Amino acid sequence: MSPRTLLFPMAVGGLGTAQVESLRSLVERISLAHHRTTRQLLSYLFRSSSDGMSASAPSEITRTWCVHTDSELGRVLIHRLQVATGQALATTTLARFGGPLSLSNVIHLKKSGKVRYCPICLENDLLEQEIPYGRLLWELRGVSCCPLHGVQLHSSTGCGGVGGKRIALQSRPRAIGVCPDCGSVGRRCETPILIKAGSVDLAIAHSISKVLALSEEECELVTGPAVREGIKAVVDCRFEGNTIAAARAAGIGRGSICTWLKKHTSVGLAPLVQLSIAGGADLSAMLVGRFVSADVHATAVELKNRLGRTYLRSSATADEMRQHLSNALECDEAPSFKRAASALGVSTEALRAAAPVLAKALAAKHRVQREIRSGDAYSHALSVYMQARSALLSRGKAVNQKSLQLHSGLKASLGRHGPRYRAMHDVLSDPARFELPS
DNA sequence: TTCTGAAGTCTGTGATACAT
DNA sequence: ATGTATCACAGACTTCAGAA
Repeated sequence: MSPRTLLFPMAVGGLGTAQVESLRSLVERISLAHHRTTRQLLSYLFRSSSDGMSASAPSEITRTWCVHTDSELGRVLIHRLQVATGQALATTTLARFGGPLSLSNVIHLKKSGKVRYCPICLENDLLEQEIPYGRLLWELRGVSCCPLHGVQLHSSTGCGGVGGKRIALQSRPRAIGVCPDCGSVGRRCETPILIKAGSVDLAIAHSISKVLALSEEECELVTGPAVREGIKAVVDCRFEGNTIAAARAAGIGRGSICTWLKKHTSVGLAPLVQLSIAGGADLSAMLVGRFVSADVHATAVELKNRLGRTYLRSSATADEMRQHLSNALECDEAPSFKRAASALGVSTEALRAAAPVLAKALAAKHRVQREIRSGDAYSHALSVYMQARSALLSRGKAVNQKSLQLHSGLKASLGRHGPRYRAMHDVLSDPARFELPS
């Protein structure tokens, strides 16, 4: 008899292939299968554990939580989900490459609610399984097409169903293969236009997908020295050992290649893809220290546009920075210090160093204005929730988070303890404080 | 000795990752 | 939405090596 597990073990889609399912998608599908929201599943997994790993429960997989990199939260989640489902999930994220490879800036951050997918993959999934799954590849930066079908990934534009009934907010399904608005499995309510992918986009997608297909045993060969060996092999074989030529062809800084080869730091995935394609080399072989020729071509500009960083060295002088801060201070709506810095294109450190007193004054002014705004939002929410509470009580209805929000029409973000949340909490916990004497 | 181009090093920036 | 900490990366600066 197989050992019992906390959750149904759901098979990871495309395991061992370039089409491997992402951890995010798996969490969503497991939640759906257990008739729970992802929020409920996460709070259950993070509640208490005797595994010695500490992590405070995240309320949901947020837009900024890079669940597929080797972040602490990601590691805890994958460990507990492996225990709970009894299956190996290491290949559902990029964390297995953490160490030799830098995993920052590798995830394609989606705008809230928007997802990217290959319409043909989704269609094919429906022939084999109940709910289509999301590929890890689709969530990576620089990947804009499906290497399997050669079409551009479709960015969801929302439910395309007309006139149909929308699912209530609190019971909307959250899975990449299901429309959250109308519940259409395979997102058949949308009519994506299939666009043939260009050769450079295809080369990038192919290159990264081969890396995702590496088995756990092959991943163990991806070490710091092996990656450096691979980089050196490409520079030697394709650019006669000339780092300047290699950097120029790949559209990356020459200093980067020097740093990779001389210092034992981890290397970003995106610039490695750039170098491998520029050198006509197989990236997955490069990661294990070998040079294997690949039939790929792209110019430095094409690579830089798709994978490179937009880096601009600021030319602002100290005087300009001081003037900029003075102007910002005189504004009625003072910007945050960080925003003031980015508006001028300088770092916060540089701006603070140029005018420490002005910097402090701006930060203080912005803080005061923010507190006033936050206070206003709290008072408004308090009065709205108190009105909703008395209306509910007069009808003999229960007063709780859900009914207060539904009746007042004012939604409070439960994940963030903002002014609305605090107002709702205060109304529920101690309403007598805010009741007017009759 | 001077020039030139390549290689090595340093420093500030961009982009997270996470907390508040 | 904003603040803070972090670190790879871009490009400026410096050093080195070989040729004239």
